[in-house]
Amino acid sequence: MKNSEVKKGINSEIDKLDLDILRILMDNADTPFTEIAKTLVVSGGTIHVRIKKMKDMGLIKGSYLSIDPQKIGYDVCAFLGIYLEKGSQYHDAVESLKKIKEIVEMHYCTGAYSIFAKIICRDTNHLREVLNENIQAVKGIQRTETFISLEESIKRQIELD
Amino acid sequence: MKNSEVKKGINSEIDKLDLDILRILMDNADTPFTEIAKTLVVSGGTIHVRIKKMKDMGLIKGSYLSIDPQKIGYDVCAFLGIYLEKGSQYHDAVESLKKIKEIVEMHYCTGAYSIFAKIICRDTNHLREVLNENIQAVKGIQRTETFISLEESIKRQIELD
DNA sequence: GTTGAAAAGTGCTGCGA
DNA sequence: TCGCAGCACTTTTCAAC
Repeated sequence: MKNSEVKKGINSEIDKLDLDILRILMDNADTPFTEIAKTLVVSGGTIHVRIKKMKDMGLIKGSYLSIDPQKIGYDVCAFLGIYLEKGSQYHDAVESLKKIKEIVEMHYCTGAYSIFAKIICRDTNHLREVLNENIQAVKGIQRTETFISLEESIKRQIELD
Repeated sequence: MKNSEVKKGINSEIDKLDLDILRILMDNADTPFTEIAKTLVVSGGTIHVRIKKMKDMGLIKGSYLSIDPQKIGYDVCAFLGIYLEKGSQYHDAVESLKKIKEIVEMHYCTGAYSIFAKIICRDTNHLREVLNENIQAVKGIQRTETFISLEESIKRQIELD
């Protein structure tokens, strides 16, 4: 069976053309199909089929607008290392933390902290409010360590090979 | 001068309609203008003008495809707390770290670590390689602490008010 | 699976209110 | 400043290769 390699799993179905399309779209999701087609020297129909395939696979989750939070008054970005009293309180703590709008990213991690969160606030006062009133009030949270970002030196997507 | 409020600064030019448009587009950048227009009960032309304004202002930086890194074989996400020998080595270290493709986000922070980075790798072996061969080799880096993400419980955009 | 062209839908621009 | 209408462009579909 010669084509068994192609059918063995969902990952193997991604070929060079798919990755080329992804690379262009990750850079600018507004790129017209016709332009991608010209760049990669295939027809517009093919681009359409491939993108549909990747969407169906769940590889492409959607396209989102990138905005500048500072331009709408969100100036402070910080990372939070959160210590839980017991590891078993993780699920309850996560549910409570999800309700805090200022938290934009959260991970359950190995190492010193149980939970690692990224938070975006208007200013340092707003950050203090969220920390003292919202986060410290969550049941199971022992204490937190705050790392305020003074400069975002890198912000990019993963590079495909 | 009655309309002085409208002209006093770039931030003041954002009104409720702009924020409503942003909210819809941040959720799904592919939403057709006509659909936004229907939802917000204004004309398509108005949507066009407002979006152009926000792009010109730099509020909208672009639209990017959201992909699932696990589906293309990137399974490990980790955070790195990096200690520098001296704070003055920050700029040189950043330049070296920018060349490491696996680093997707990096911040200059207050607190215990000088630099905070987010890194995405294929597997734990790949992570070990990048840590030992690429990151530890950067001049000025004293040591690093690694927090491997076992679960990404929140990943969202900032909520507009 | 890929192509190319035709059909359907979306975005852009200028005139009128 | 907004809305409408026509034009240009993009996306989608489909028969044929």
